[in-house]
Amino acid sequence: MMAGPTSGRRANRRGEGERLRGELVEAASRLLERLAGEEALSLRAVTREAGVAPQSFYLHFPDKRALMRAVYEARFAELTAQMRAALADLDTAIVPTGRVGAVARAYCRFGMAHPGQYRVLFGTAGAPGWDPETLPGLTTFELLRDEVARCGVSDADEVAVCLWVFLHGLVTLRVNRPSFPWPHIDHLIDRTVTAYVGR
Amino acid sequence: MMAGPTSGRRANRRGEGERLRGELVEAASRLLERLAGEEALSLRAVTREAGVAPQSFYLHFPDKRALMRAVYEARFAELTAQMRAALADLDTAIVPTGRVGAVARAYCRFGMAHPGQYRVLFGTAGAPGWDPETLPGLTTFELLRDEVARCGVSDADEVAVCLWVFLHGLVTLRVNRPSFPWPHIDHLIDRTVTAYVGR
DNA sequence: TGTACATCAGTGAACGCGCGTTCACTGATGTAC
DNA sequence: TGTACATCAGTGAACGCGCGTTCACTGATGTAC
Repeated sequence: MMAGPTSGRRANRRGEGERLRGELVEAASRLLERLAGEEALSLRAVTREAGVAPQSFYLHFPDKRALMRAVYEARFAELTAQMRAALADLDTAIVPTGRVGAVARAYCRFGMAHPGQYRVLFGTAGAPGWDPETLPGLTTFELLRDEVARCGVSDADEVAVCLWVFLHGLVTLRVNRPSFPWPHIDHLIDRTVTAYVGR
Repeated sequence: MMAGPTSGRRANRRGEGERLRGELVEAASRLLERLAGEEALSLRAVTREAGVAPQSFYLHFPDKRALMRAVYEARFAELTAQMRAALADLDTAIVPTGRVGAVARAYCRFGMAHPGQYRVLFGTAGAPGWDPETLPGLTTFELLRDEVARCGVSDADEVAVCLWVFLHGLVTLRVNRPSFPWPHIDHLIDRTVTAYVGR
C-alpha cells in the first residue's frame, strides 16, 4: 500500500503542468479508438487511462464538455492535415479529378481507421459554436470544395456537398454494417467522383 | 399518498398483459424522437414514460438489449412500409428513375422526421443477428436495389449501394450539422439519382 | 550559502444521482367444485 | 349460487455500480532575503 501523491504518478515539474492537459486529450482519443461504437467515454475512464486521479481533470478543464471540445479540435486538425498531406503527395501533373479522388480517399481512410474519433467529429450534433466552420483554417468541406472547383464544374459548392454527404455515409455505414457485402471502397469513391464531376 | 398497485397505473385485465410490451416499445420510440441525439435512452426512462414501475419491464423482456431489438424491428417495419407506400402512390406510367427518386425521398423523409429512431436503425453497429438482412421480407436496401434494377443499369447492386450510402449520409449529416448552408434536400437527391442512373 | 515561504501539481475521501437488476410481495380476476 | 383457490399483472424496497463533481489536503519545487 502506497500513500501520498506518488501513488498514481509523479507530478510534472513546476511549469509543466500543462502537459497533463494534452495527455488527457490523447487518453480520450485512445479510448475513442478502443471503444469505437460505444458512447461510454466517461471522465473517470479518461483519467484512469491517463493514470491520474479523477479530480486532476479539473486542473485543466472546467467540465466534461470542454474536454470533448478539445478532443474534437485536435482530431479535426489531424483529419485536415491528412487530407492536405494526401494532396501534397500528388504528382503536380495530375488532373483535377484525380486530386478530388485523392482527398476523398484520405477522408475515408481517416474515418475508417478511427471510427470512434470520426463519430465525435461528424456523428454527433455539434453544439453551438462547435461546427467546423468556427475552426481556424480551412475546413474539411472547404478542402473538398476547392478541389471540386478546380475541375471546372458549374456549381462546385453543390457538387462538393453531394460528395461530402457520400463520403460521410460511406464511412459510417461501412463501420456500422460490417456484415453487408461491401464492394471495394476506393472503387465506390472513384465511381462517385466520376458520376458527379466527370473524368 | 397512495399505496398499492394502483399508484402507478391500473393493471391490464387478465390475458391482456401483452399490451404493456407494445406500450414499452412505443414509449421507447417516443423518447427516441424527443431525445434525438442523446444516447440516454435508459430502461428507467422508458418505464417512466410508460407510467409503470421499472421492474415491470422484466415481465416482457429479459433485458435492455431485447427492448432495443424490439424497437429496432418495429421502426424498421415502419420505414419499409413508408417506402413501399411511396411507390404504391405513384402513377403507374412513371419512368423507372422516377420510382428510384420516390423511394429515395421516402427514405430521407423518414430519417429526417425521426432522427433518434433512424439512429437506432442505422446509426449504431448492429449486433450479430441484428442486421436488416435477418428481418423478414424485403429490406430497405433491397427495395432500393429493385427499383434501380428496373432502370436497366448494368450493375444495379453497386449503384444501389452508392445511393444508399448517399441517402444515409444525407440524413445523418443534415441532422448533425443543422447550421451548414444546406441546399434543398430533394434537389440533392434528384441530382444524385440522375448522376448514377441517368434521367 | 542557508532557510522560510509561496506556489504548483496533484491526491484522499466523499457527496448525491440515475442506472440495471433482483426478491418478495399485493390485489384483482377468473375457475373448479 | 357461493366460495376457496390458482393465476395473472404489476409494485415496494433495496442492491451495488460508475458517474460527475467538490472540498480540504500534501509533497515537491522554486524564490526572496
